[in-house]
Amino acid sequence: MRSKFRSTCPIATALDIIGDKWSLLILRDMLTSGKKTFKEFSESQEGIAPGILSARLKWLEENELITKQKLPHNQKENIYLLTEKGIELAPIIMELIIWSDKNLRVQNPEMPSISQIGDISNKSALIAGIQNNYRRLIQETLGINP
Amino acid sequence: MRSKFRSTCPIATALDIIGDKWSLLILRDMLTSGKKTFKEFSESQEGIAPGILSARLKWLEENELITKQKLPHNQKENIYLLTEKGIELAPIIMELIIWSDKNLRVQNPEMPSISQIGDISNKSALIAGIQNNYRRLIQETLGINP
DNA sequence: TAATTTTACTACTTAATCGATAGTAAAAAT
DNA sequence: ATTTTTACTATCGATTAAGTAGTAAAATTA
Repeated sequence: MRSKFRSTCPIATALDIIGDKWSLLILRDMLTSGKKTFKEFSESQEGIAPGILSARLKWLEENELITKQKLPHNQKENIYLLTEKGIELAPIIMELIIWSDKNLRVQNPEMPSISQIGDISNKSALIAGIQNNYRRLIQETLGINP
Repeated sequence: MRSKFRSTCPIATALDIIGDKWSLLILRDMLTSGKKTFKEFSESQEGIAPGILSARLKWLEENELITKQKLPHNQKENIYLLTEKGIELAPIIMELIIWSDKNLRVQNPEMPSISQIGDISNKSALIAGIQNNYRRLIQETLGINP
């Protein structure tokens, strides 16, 4: 196949991987809510259709933003976890939240206050906290497992 | 009309406005290359179709990320300029560049080095510089004009 | 152990959006 | 006066998304 990238621009390249309507929301659910299963993603507020969710998870796995595996004591559930490459999307997600909070509340007034996420004045500490939190979740999910 | 937003999540809300395949690339061209006209956007590396460009510019204008106007001495060219709301997207664009540079170069090796953009170790200064640069461009375009 | 429920999908149909190209009208340049 | 430029619109086929139903295997419950 031809290159999947439109150009050599890093912004365009990033958008070719995560610039669709759903990918960043799935990654958001993983990073900020610890969601791990198909069912959990299906239940999120925006209502993604199963076919699209399925395609997106496959795409994200192919591009190594997430992994898919089963836990030893459950052969039914697939567990989706972020890779480091995926965890490093946290700053992008955070900047989207900040911009939205400041500029789109007029259009979407039901948006929850940004203070519920954490202390924005410490941006990099907040991002690092979310990332370390997620790394701990991975350990809990995979590490201490009979 | 019903709300144009899928949910009250700030991330989803941001993506409902700028989460398509092209908007951020148009905004990139404005912010980092000073592009201002339909023709200039048409000529960019990724090759956006005129119908889509037209629709996107209309959408971005409706959502007040850009303005559209004619200069007194040229009744033909439309001049598109970022609003403050649009200029404030700079941090998101910067984080996309940083993530892409670090994580997607393996897949798209032709990507230019990030050092060409500026000194990343001074992230917020770099962003502020780009933004102030753009504000100066607006002044040059509109202010000192016979 | 058998029946029910849960999970992770696939399949299908319809609707919306995208993409490529051609064409047009008005302004500007020659 | 003619040509070129600019900013589009129109059209049509291709791709993607949305919504719903259905299925197979695993897990749970009776």
